Amino acid sequence: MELYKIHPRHYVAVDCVILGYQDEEIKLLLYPRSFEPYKGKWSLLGGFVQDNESADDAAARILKQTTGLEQIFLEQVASFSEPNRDPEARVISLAYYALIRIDLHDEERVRENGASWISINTLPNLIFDHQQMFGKALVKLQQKAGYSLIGSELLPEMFTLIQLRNLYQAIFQREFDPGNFRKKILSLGVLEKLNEKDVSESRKGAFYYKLKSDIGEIDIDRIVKF
Amino acid sequence: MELYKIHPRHYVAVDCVILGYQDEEIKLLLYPRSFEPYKGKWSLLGGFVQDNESADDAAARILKQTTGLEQIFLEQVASFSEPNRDPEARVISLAYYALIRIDLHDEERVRENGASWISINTLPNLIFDHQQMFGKALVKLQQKAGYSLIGSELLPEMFTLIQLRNLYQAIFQREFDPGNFRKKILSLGVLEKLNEKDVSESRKGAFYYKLKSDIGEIDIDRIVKF
DNA sequence: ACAAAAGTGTTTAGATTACACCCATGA
DNA sequence: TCATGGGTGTAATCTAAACACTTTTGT
Repeated sequence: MELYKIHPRHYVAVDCVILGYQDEEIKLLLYPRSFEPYKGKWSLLGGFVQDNESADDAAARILKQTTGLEQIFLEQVASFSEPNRDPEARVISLAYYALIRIDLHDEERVRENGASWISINTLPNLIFDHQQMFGKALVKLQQKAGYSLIGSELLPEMFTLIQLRNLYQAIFQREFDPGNFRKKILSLGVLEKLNEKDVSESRKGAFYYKLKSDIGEIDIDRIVKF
Repeated sequence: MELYKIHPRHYVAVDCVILGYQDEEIKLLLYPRSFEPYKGKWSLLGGFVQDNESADDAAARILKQTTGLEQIFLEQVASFSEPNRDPEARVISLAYYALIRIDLHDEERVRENGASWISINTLPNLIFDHQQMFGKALVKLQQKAGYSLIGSELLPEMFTLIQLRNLYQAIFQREFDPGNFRKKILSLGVLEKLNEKDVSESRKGAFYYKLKSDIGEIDIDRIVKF
């Protein structure tokens, strides 16, 4: 279009902060960059936005390519557009974050990419502004966890309240009082107690819970003050 | 760069949700689009990201061009990238929102653009996805107002607690109890009472307050539950 | 003195926190 | 039976909300 032609066009990328939960830690999927510059350095999973897709589509595509998973939680974090953020060319990047269940992902694909799950407590340096992307994604995750009950995204269908508390402790990097956490969560009325117990952690065993199926978008009181 | 060359490049625009406060209403700066398609329809203020600037820079540039103001609050809202959102060409837009003091802006420039301040209570239809941009910006504004004290951005340096309450009522579209609002705000300890009174609204007059200057980024408790 | 807006105080209800205590079970 | 984590109860504290009351001042 004539009026637009005087303006430059730019490469537009998406970079995905893919988060999972394993061994009581939040983990981030990273892979070693396969080309120069910064070849071998750790990078988020990313790709370019094509002509026929939205950035949301592109992020979902990359997520599928690298983990085999579809229909998972995926949300914008922020855009990054410093002219020289990528030394090779001007690339404007839209950061996304995704919450996936590590137990469901396609390990084969992850291996193919040389990617690995790295605890956010021991992150290496990342290329470009990927560190900032992760930082903002973590804040978003905390906000989401504070306003809605994160569980199905990162835990199996069935989980104990202790597992849920451990997840929240990993997300907020702090302790929660066991009794108070349990009461708070149950008072939300979104969990259904099952008859089955997890006996792997104690003699007594802890009852499993699952999200009530009749609840769509959970719109609840805040869980965590911050 | 060879590796990137196989990917398409896109026009990248920024669109600014410029908000101000006047006559106890939040107002949005809109202008009638000056070219087809949708010529004459209401649009946010926008422009294209150039080669030598970040999107943040571009948003600040547009804000300066259209209001004459610099160094004002400006934050990302979200990106909009549906392939056909602009029927003329593929344009990926990064939405920003700005809070400005209407009393300080350059009315001359605004007139030149044919722009006007329109109350968010009586918004017309906007082109493309600009309505969504506004909606998300309003949510961001409410969040910001809930966690920090909005005042200096939208009100003059000196303001009464009644004016501040009216501002909050406009932002949240609901009433606040005068006594409770005042106590809550004062308990934050970020306002300084001045000796001057606003006598235009009552016989008794209401004391002016201003933000304490020694407070940088205000990091306070939540003001409003939502 | 009184109307009207500014500002203060009081009471209640609910939420958060810390922490003591009871329960169920396998070894 | 006892050690261990799972689970419940309770008192103290803090916050939000509703609303009655007092203050100030021009007319």
